[in-house]
Amino acid sequence: MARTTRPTLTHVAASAGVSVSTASLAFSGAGPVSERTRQRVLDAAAELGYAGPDPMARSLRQGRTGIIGVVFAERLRHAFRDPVAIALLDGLAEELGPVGPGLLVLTGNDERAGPSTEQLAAAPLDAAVFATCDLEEEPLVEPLRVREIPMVGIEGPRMPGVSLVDIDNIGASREVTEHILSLGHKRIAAVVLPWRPGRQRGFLDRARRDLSGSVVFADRLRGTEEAIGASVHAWEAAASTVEEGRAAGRALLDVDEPPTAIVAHSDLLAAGVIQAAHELGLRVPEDLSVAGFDGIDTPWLDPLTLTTAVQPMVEKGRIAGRMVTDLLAGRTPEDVLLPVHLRVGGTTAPPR
Amino acid sequence: MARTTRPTLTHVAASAGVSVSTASLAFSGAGPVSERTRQRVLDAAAELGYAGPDPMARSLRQGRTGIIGVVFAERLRHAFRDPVAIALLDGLAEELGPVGPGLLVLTGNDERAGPSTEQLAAAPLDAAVFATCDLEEEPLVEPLRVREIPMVGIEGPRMPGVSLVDIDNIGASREVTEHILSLGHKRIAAVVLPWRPGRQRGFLDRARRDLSGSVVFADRLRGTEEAIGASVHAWEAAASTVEEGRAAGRALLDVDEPPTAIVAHSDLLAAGVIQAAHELGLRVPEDLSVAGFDGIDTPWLDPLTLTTAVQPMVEKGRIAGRMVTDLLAGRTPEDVLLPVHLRVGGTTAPPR
DNA sequence: CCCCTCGGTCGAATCGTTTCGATCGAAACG
DNA sequence: CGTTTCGATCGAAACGATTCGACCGAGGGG
Repeated sequence: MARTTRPTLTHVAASAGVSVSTASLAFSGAGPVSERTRQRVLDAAAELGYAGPDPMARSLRQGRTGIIGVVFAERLRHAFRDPVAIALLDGLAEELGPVGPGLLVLTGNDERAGPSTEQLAAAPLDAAVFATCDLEEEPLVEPLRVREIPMVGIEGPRMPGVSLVDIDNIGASREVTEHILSLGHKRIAAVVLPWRPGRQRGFLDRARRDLSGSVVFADRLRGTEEAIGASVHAWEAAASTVEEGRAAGRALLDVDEPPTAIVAHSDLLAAGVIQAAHELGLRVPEDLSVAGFDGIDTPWLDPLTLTTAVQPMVEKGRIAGRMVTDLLAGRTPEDVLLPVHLRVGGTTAPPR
Repeated sequence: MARTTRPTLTHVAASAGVSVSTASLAFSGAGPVSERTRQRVLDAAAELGYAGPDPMARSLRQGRTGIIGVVFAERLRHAFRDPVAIALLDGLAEELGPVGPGLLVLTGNDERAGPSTEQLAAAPLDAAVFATCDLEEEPLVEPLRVREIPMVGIEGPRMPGVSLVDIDNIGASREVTEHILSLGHKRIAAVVLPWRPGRQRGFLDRARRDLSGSVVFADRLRGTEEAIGASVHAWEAAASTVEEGRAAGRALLDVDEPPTAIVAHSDLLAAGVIQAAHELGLRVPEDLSVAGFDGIDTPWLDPLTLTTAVQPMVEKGRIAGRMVTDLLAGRTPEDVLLPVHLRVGGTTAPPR
């Protein structure tokens, strides 16, 4: 009587005295089954210790796993340090949660590489969301395209076969910079996001600029420069973190004639800049105006509120989730461009 | 010639003029195949646009998916705000990355609930890691146990069938408190982690204490009280965040005779307490000593270094990963207790 | 010169479901 | 009372691979 192997639907059906197909229906509820039969099946299952239909077998038959992959082109530790990425995931989880088992996080192990092509080719996904912005350089899209797996990109370049959730990086960045300009600032510097490929820290010179960077990062710089009408003195951060912002702040501020305003292309960078300013004895916003980008919570800056471009981070995830749902239902969602709005906080003021 | 459906191994084999079994071997490399044949198969595959063996079919046959589930009993947004959880995930990913497709994050959608039982029953996992500490209250273990899925718990209570990676919460917490005592402090207060169930904010009174809280949280409190030799004046935070720490700090410090030292049971809480102290015009460590727990990076406290109990966060994940590997290989790993060491920083000093 | 071995290849069984079409009895209808 | 209809149930065919044992020839050892 004792079976060493786990019970299957066949065993349950036999024990309940019904056919496998009926037993299956009893579990899935996808067909007409009399209450009595259903109960017999469930009882038999309980008695045998049957845990319900095997997910793998079910997947094979149905052709889907319910798993949505989220691709990061960074090591997990770095990707998850970014509040924007977390918010995105949260929105995604919120939208997709009830649907399937969950989110499969696909990251690289390397400091800056994403998951391997083999990993992507072998992952049991129904759809994938590219959370990183450097879509075009990624050879990661190809294996999924071959498998005909629906893909959604976040703030990436437009690519055939990849639905896009985008935000108006150029416009928002321009708006922030215009705000700074309208306050009367003349000496403005920028802290830009890491310029792919090969994140490094340092002044963004001509040569570096000419490398094709990531769309997002390039767009934010472009917005700033469009507002100024000229190229801006910029420092490139190696990552979007407070520490990097601090290093940037030090480099930009600890000079003879420091800027009176710094436009940082992320809130974390801005926070670092403010910290550096404080360390150098500069007051914000009296001696230095600082603006950020993203609109994350910055309780540690309290009582200061950061002037920044607020993007709908969680909403981005939700919309991506809805796109995934649409794609899986066979519909073709249109690309979405989400609005970003300027929030004037207490970190910007007219120059003295 | 045009096929509307995606090619399968059968098509590839036919096109290459070999049997399916041989084609399979050519892909998996698990058997002797002549170089010539292998090449023919790969060529045929390329020509047909065959993306490699279907993950679901492969899973069904092999009985495993390569997916490791990570269970959080919280909404993703909250779970991922905790640097300790991120570090754990990072260590896990590092250890398991090369093995399989990735980590399946299983969270609830509710503010404080984990994934549903059905979700767990239907997830195609090879093994699961419980990242939350409240293992015992979770009905989540059961569905996985029935499915005979190997489980690893982090800092949870000892449970049959669940391998454990633990840290010495009691000892470490005692050590931190002893350090405070050795500096000569008499008026000591604590900020404890949320006391399950029903996270709320407020003084930890008798009634609340008597509820069986989570092991970790209880252990850290116990360590503190063992050192003091009496029950401690404690504030319960609703979450392990800077904001909550700040609220706690306000409540504990904005009174007639405030404590001269506060032991916070997480670094984030400690950071909040320090912030609250500053807001109240208290200097750290001159007017108030503050200690934390965890040993996360706190660049924003710079130049202050937090006095804290440093736990090997990433290592915890790595070890959990190794345990998973062992379990999948049929070995039965022993439970692990990782050391935690006191790091004396600049936030603690003798009382004035 | 024969037998054994071994690399390379193949057929067929199997993994555990879901699902389609057929069947069967009973109720409903004319 | 015969025919339709419909709900409940069942058999059998997928789903797309892996894997085990068998087979076949060539090369090596006796």
